[in-house]
Amino acid sequence: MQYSQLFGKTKRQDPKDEVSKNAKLLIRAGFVSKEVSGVYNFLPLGLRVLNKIANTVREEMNSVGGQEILLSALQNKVSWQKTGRWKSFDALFKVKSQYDQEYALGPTHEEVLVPIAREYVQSYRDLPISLYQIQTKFRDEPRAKSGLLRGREFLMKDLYSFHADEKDMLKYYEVMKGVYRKVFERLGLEAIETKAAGGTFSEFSHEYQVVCENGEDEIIYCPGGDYSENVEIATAKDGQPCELGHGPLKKVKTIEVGNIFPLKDKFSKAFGLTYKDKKGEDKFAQMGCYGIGISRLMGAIVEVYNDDKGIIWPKTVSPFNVHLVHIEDPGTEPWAKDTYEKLTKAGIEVLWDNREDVTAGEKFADCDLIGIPARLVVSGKTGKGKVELKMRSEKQTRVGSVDNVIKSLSV
RNA sequence: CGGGGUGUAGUGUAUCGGUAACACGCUACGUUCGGGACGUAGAGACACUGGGUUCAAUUCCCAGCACCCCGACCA
Repeated sequence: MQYSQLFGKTKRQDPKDEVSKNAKLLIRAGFVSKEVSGVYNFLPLGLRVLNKIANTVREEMNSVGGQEILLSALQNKVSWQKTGRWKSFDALFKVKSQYDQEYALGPTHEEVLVPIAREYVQSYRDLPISLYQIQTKFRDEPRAKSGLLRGREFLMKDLYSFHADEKDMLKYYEVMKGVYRKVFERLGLEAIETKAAGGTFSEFSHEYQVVCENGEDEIIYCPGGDYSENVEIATAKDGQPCELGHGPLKKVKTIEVGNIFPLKDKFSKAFGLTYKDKKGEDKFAQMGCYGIGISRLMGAIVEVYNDDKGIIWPKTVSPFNVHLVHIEDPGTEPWAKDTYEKLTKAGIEVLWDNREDVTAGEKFADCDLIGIPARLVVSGKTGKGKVELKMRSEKQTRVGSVDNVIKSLSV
């Protein structure tokens, strides 16, 4: 991709209507644009990041038998009345059509999926099932804030599992725990698996919390890794020694990037989702649901990985693998083009800053702001066939042949 | 939903009871080219919307809307 053709450009100043780091940086760097409070548009750079996060999550969901579907955003009011949530779900967006028909804009999808499951599940042979989607969700938040961290419209992965009995559901729940750990690890985040309230569904749930001082949640956890609870339910106290001798427990602010719930039979009962067991008796299916905030993750990653110059994307979610800068010097133009083509042929995603009449300093500043992990410079200084490599997270630079750089980047 | 604040070129700001200035960005030409260069010449604003006060309102007052902050809320 040539930077000169990329839609969206960097801004020098912070937007005046944003306070959170993630919103400021993402807007300044040209990843997103605010539509209304709590709603953001994703520009080419932003969408690339969003897709990388989504694809990582998708791969992991597929790896444990998840089948991808896409459910409706506009939803049947009657289903929401059946579960009582038309009234009780505070953040439910309700829309009325010009023909006076009322709909819910989906904040979650039990009300849509369970009736579908009822249509296709009749026997214990039809279970278990694991279905997920990556889709835009709507929540009528009383107050949106913190950029992508808490919006009214956001992208989320929600997976729902259906099982013959609670034991099987809990077994899968443990499988999902492992997958969640893997997802966040792949995205470069340290997410602490935290015990939390079960809400109206059950006695407990688990949240995946990323430590961040700008977060809205608060947890108490053991740095040794054997304990973590949301302060809402925590019985332990800050500074209290860990039972296994890991030292004092810590109370920290966090961003919740995922959560998993054992739903049991709450929704199965509401919609009459039953199956015949081996004895021919009707049983309610047991359910679990598992969410990951895709767009929120993008915000969380920026909150965690940045410095005074801009964003520092982890490799796995960066919009491009390398940011190629050409510093104009008579006779060097072909070198830049050759480098770009060579990299592209090697399967490396390159953002090539080919702008003319832009000083090196400005190009470097944009590299830092946009935050692609590797920066390559081609100039009279580097010489033909050579490039200077600098990692966004490091200070030092080194010059090498394009081939060698390709090798080191591919590792 | 309570409390507070803000609304002026694409962006960030200034100004003033007499219809708006600066910086960045943008256009053209020239000089530059390794950490946000420089010169010259330009384009770009119904000052959020609607009322009111006034000879005169972007400025003062009221209402609405939008956005921001604190709190409440967050299955």
